[in-house]
Amino acid sequence: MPRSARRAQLQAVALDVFVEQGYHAASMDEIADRAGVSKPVLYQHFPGKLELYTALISTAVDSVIDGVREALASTQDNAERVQATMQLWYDSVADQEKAFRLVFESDLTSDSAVRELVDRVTSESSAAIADVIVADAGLSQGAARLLAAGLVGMGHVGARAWLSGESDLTREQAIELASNLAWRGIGGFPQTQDRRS
Amino acid sequence: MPRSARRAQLQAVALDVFVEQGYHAASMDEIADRAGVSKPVLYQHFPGKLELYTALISTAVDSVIDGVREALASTQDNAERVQATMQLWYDSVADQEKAFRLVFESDLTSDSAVRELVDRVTSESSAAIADVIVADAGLSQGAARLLAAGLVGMGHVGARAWLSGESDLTREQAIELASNLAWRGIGGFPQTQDRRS
DNA sequence: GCGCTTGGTGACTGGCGAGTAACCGTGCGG
DNA sequence: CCGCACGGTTACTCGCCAGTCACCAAGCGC
Repeated sequence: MPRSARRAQLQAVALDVFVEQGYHAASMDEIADRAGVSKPVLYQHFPGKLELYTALISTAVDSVIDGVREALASTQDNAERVQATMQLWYDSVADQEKAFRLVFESDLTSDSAVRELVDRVTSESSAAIADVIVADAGLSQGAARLLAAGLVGMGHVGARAWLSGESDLTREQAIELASNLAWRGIGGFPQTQDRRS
Repeated sequence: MPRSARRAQLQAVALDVFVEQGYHAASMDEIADRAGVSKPVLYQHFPGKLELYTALISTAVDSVIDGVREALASTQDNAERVQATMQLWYDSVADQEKAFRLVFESDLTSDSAVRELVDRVTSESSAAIADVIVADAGLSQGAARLLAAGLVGMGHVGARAWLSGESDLTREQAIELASNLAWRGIGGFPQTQDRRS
């Protein structure tokens, strides 16, 4: 098998294994085995376990961030922007997307390089969203950043909860609801009785 | 030193070490060393590393959940409830509270028991919040759960971003802003120009 | 059929860290 | 002053796993 093809295959297999088991539980032996190859081959393509992992997570991070950017750029209407972004999170979670799980379930909190990469998802996504907020709502950078981070968290945690909780809502309903929460706030939902402030 | 005191001390030291380094990077040797004691003593009090960690994280999880419950019970006004809960998250993050960090930065995604414990923070917090939503907004359980999870994520991720990003906002400003986002939604902020839906 | 490049392999080492076996000393009841 | 319980220690074993060393074989130009 030609060198570049092998490399791609190894990366694909490694991605699977890391997503399934996490960094620590995954072993280089298993990655090699599953690729139908012996360990030295793996080391001919990647200098070490950490570098392999870092390479994978780095592209995963970029892909998630790019997704957010695209969702934001897909429309000029802010309410629709919220919806599009929410849809992205929920779709990614529901599809068990590799990049998503690799990033959001990463164990390897010890390594600072990895930590930084993972944090980039929140910070760069927030930054992209914050830009829109600054432009359209005239808030300060700092304030916009905070709001944006909150929105990211809402999408991420909400989506994961929806999936794991075996909710009785369909994906579409969940997205709709989450978008409404983001756009109108919790106070915007119908009240049965009291209401203040 | 009497047995129970030693046990308490060991737990305190272990908490520090696990919070600082995470489960994998932490070693039983270091925990023992820092407690000024040799390893077998540690094993006289706890059957193994995993059990020690589980015990710590379990109480941490409970303490976070209790905090949320208290915040919700502190008032009858829903807008104030949102504010109180937000304040809890931000205060916990800003104070570098041990329980908080242990739970939200846990690496040990491989062990299912630990995973379940960590997930309980989101699910039980959400459940508590969802109860309020169901009571006051008349939404279905499933819908309320989803919204609640979104709010939890907003608080958690927002707070962490605010702290790590070295925002120029004070803690009070951040809490105010986050509460407003949760209550009124992103659409509720002043617009400079266009606005729809 | 010689040699050399390319894409491999099986079997090892080395270290780290969880967990343990065997031994120590001091105080206190009898 | 015996013994024994209790809180401790030193120095080990043992398994796991990242990373490596020495060795194979097929194709192919000549």
